[in-house]
Amino acid sequence: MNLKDLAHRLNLSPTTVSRALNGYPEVNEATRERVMAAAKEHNYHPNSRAIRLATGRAMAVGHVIAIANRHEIVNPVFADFIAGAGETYSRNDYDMLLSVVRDEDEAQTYRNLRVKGSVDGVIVHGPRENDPRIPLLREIGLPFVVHGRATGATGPYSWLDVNNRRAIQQATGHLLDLGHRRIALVNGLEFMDFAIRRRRGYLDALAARKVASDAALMASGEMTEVAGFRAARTMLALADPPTAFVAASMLSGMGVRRAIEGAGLRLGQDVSVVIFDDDLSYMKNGEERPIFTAMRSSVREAGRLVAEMLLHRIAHPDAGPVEQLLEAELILGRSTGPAPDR
Amino acid sequence: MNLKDLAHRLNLSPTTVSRALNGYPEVNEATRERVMAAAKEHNYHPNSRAIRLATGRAMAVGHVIAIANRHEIVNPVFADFIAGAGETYSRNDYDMLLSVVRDEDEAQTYRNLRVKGSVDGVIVHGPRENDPRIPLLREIGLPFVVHGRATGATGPYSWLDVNNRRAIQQATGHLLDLGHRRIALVNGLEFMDFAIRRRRGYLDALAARKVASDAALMASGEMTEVAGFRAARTMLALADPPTAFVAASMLSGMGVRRAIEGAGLRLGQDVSVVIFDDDLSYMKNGEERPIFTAMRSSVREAGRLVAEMLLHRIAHPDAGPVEQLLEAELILGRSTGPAPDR
DNA sequence: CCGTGTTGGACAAAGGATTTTTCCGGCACG
DNA sequence: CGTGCCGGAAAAATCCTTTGTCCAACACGG
Repeated sequence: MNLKDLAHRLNLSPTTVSRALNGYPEVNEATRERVMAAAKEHNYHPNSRAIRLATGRAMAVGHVIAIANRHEIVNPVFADFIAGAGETYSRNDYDMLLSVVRDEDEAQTYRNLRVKGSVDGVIVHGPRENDPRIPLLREIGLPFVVHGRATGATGPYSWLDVNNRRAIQQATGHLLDLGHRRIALVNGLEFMDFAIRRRRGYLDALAARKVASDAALMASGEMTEVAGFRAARTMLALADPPTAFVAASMLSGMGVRRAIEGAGLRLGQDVSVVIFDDDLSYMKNGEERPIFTAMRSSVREAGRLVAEMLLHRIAHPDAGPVEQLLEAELILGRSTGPAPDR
Repeated sequence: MNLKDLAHRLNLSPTTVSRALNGYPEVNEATRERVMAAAKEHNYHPNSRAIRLATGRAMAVGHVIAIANRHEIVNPVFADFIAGAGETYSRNDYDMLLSVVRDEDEAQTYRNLRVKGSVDGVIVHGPRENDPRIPLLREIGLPFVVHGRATGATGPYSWLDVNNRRAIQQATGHLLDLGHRRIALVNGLEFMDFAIRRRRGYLDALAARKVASDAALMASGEMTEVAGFRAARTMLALADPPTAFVAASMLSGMGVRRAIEGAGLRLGQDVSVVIFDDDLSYMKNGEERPIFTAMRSSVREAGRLVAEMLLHRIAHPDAGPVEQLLEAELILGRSTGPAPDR
């Protein structure tokens, strides 16, 4: 059942039917209703491929996931972010196109998306320092919004980010308020922009209280349980071990907790932990009372918002870049307490 | 740069250029080479929208993610599965279309995908008992492959599944071999097909050794850390507590571990744990020596394989349904040991 | 009664490829 | 030398919708 058939059935031209369905003014209201009714009755759906060809719009948004090799980590926040973005797309009748590519193919993938007109815009995931995707997308003229920011990027671009610096500054400050002075940072990989900002927030907080930083208390690595465990185990074995940790994620935090308990220490009493909590649906930080004291910001909500920003950009290509900074919220849990006496 | 331009530049007709590029026999080999060279030189890419319109193929595969409400869990294996499937699609020049919809809209989503011709086939995620999607997709004639199986489904359909029953049977058997008799099952939600099969495997193993099952040792719930923790804590508080656990996932297992250690018991000595390990990239089960003894099966590899099965089905619509059963592998880690003396 | 303005709707082109049909020149064969 | 066949390439139809242009009919004012 296509437009022509439907028009034929109604003794109208395809033009009129198309206009009637798409709300153009130059069609009689009575005719429009007749068309609408027939369309519903015959379960008519315009062929999206043809619409795309005719309008030049793809009605689709691309998400490119670059993977360095078969075994590299897929970002654990990815599923929730996508779920959030997907809700926005569904509501707006956009499709989400996901491309999983090796990272050496990433640039070519963006170019192809553009050239073939598969998408109207893209979301940039996991920006790094001086991320090359930003100039690339600008050059090829594909609308985009970055989830995060890219330190070192020149010129304006649209982004939505959590205030990572402030969040970790606040987390560290909270521990300082509790009397902790040996505070460790178990950070993500520090070529990732968010991790750079978090370290900065951590150092800011220490500096503000004139607490010296110690390279031995700063770890940077993948945000896995094992990596968190190892980093914390090493630090706890120091001559002057930390009494508190700031951990980059729920998983890192769980690793840190294991190291603490493995060393015979009690979480929240002997050693405190604050995590950054992306509020992942499958990794809830407890329920009634959170396990971890945390700086929380829902990555799913971020997905919804970023997608909305992109759709807005697509609809208004000439509007300037938009920026949005979300604040993480301090959640008090059972993993923090006053610094132990020495 | 489109076909017409290219043909014009070459002083050929669009027909000939199209044929040359698509390897049709009725074009002179010299002409073909000339065309190929020009296409490469001018960076010609056929417009996929036009191809799709002309051929009727979408060159895309759909993944529909149904979510009951805003806060429902997004399956944590999702990201890795998608990464695996995405690799296959990239290799075969297929697109992946992701739809995130409320579950009451799921059926309509599949119908729309079909009617509008957005995709050539779909992957069915997380099948449940008597899953309605199987008859639905069969009815609307959209090729599909199920990741998992659906107990109660009538008639043949294509699927790829891990042998969940055998895996958990083996896990339970391993614990029985170690002398455990009070073995608990911390299962996923038992309207999910995989969880049904796992319970069956668990019961099979007990029955085979004539060990009575105990409803108090069987929990079923979401596969989160917190849920695992609670289930295990409750069981460990029983008058006759378990000396071993079979946990449905890495996260559940981490919750169980926390409950064990929280009860002052030692993992792998006082209480043993075997988990089912989907080998998620961000949740590696240790490295040199696994933290948990586990039944392992890579969900990412499953994604690759399922996608291949679907593309094959799309290419050969008349071939019968295909079934593939993967076996999980027993990985010995530090979380299991002989049953303690009583 | 005629010119003008509005309305409702039809016609045709455009969008970019594929596929079918048609055409033409050259060669082989009788 | 005429006919038939075939390879190579062009032309046209097809896929389905949107959209700019145009037309016919009608109402209305002068």
